[in-house]
Amino acid sequence: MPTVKDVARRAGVSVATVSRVLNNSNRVSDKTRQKVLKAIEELGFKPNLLARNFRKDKSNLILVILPTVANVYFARVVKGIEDAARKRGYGILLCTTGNSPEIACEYLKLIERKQVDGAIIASARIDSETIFDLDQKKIVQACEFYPFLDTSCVLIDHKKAFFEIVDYLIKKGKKNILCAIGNEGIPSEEERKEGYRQALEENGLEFSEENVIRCRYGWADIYERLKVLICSGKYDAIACSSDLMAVGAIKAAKESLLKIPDEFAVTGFDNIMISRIYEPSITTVAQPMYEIGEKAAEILIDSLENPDGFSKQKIILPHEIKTRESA
Amino acid sequence: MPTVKDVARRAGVSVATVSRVLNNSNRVSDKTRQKVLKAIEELGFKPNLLARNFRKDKSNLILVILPTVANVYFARVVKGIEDAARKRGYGILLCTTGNSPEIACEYLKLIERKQVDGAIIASARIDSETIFDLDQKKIVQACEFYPFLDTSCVLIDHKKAFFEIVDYLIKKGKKNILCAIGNEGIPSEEERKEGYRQALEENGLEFSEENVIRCRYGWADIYERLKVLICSGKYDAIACSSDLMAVGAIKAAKESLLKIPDEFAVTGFDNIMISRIYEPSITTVAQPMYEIGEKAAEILIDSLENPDGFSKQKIILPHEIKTRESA
DNA sequence: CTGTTAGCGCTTTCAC
DNA sequence: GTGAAAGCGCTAACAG
Repeated sequence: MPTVKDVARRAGVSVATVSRVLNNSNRVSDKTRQKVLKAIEELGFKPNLLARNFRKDKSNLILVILPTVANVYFARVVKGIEDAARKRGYGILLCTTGNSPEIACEYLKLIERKQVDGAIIASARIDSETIFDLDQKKIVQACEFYPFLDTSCVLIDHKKAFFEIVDYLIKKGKKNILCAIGNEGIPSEEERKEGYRQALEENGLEFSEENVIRCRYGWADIYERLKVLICSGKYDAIACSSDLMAVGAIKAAKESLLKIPDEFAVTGFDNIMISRIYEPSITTVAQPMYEIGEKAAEILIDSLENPDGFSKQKIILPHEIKTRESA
Repeated sequence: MPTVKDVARRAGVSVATVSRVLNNSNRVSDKTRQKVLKAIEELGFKPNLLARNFRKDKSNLILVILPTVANVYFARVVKGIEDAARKRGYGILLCTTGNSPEIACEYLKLIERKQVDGAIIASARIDSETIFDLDQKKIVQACEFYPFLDTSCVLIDHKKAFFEIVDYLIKKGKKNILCAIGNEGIPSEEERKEGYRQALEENGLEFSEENVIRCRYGWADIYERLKVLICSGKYDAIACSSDLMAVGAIKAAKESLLKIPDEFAVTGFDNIMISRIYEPSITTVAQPMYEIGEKAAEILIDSLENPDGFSKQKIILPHEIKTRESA
């Protein structure tokens, strides 16, 4: 494989000149440039990025940490990141943690080791114990914000979103509303629960911890739990923290022969494809997933390329309630 | 940021020794090793991977090219690749092409430029015009095999899979079976069509090109097309090339008030979550997506680390028919 | 077992 | 506008 040296020799110039041509420096005469380009062409020279990156002390890679890619929600975020990154000349190193903070932490070490220039933590679980001293300029949190990691972030207002959807249920006449949210320790889930509480209280309904069901994101867990609860006949709606949960809730309600949404209303969260396709289609909250990824990549790269101008940002993007058949 | 030089000075040894400790060479006395480790600890030294990779002429990265990550099918493949890669000390550079052969081609150049050691093309569309001279040892095709790119590959037997599912429909008494497959030019789709043809012929049914519907993978396209076709009352089943297509077909059949599967049976392909959750649940073909990714990564890395022992492999993994309510 | 040293391929001063 | 030369941090002969 030819190197700059070979190109220089063939073009009858110095390696410095070759390098200038490679980097589009304008301090090269047109004639020389042509000679060099010709030599590159003839030799089939390809710049060795390993060498270039080493020399420039820059990998042009950003690490993307997320729980899983087997989830359309994250897939969109990744796409947003990828597109924005590519526009700026960066590639993305993907790593999924399965929500293990240890794996996330392990991967974050790649920053100091210079394998990557920076990282976007997209909703992946991290914890204050495993996290070590990190350069906040080189990390952006997306979708989720863990305050003990003092970085910029891009996400929606989860409390407000959940408030709105529960408020919507109440305006529809629902009075005994359950809330199904993810396990504890995840900031956005606590925000959502708070939104639920506020919506009830502002409408003069009583909040009770008993009506908050902690469960997994999939449909099976809430399905089982709700099958039991629903028998009591006490409830007329449930606000779920994911669309899959909503599917589970609907399955349970259907089995109990409840009419949806009249006898029992269900809402989801995320607006994944299933929420449109499922029957009944599911009222849910759409997060601007692509835009979250895009924005996260943009502010990360800005900060990477201009660390002196760094200022920590908290960017709240707008969400949207999608009303459909289930509520 | 301290370098090996700093560590060497502090530990009172040479840089070579530091390097040996870093690389777990056993040619270091225990006492020296401890001294070095202590110095590393005290200085908070982190090896610069940019330098190491440059020196070793190896990025320890593999490129993963796929059409989109917003598809659970590919997501599983990616996870298989990621897990296998991590076990061997590799990271994955993700790139989605949106099925543009040009973008795929552009990314493949990263191999020659040494940004990555090799690549897995997972079902991403490529074409013989844009593809340039590639080192076949450094590429593995997964899920899909384009013969003009003469590399190893890992996939299922698409023809056999489709044969089996159509044969299953026939054994269930269906006689006028449609086939919905993706657009032309994709090898696996042509294989599937061939499987459809063979199943009909081996069962004494007539194959007609008219009964092959070319459409997009999503549910909307086939839904529209089938709504018209179904009115004729001529058909009693459809074998689809994706689960989303099957959803579209079922929606159309339901609207025409056909009983599924008695009056109209539908099969899908891929066994994505929707096929289990949807009502009716969908009979489909499960591809071992995770295993395809895993195996692809393994044989790629084997070939990368032992290029002399290279032998091109075509690995066919077993699929599985999942019979459910729709057929 | 350990140290000395060359050099990976490229970019970037610094002269001219 | 161009060239000479230093050097990024690390590894790997080679010598001892």
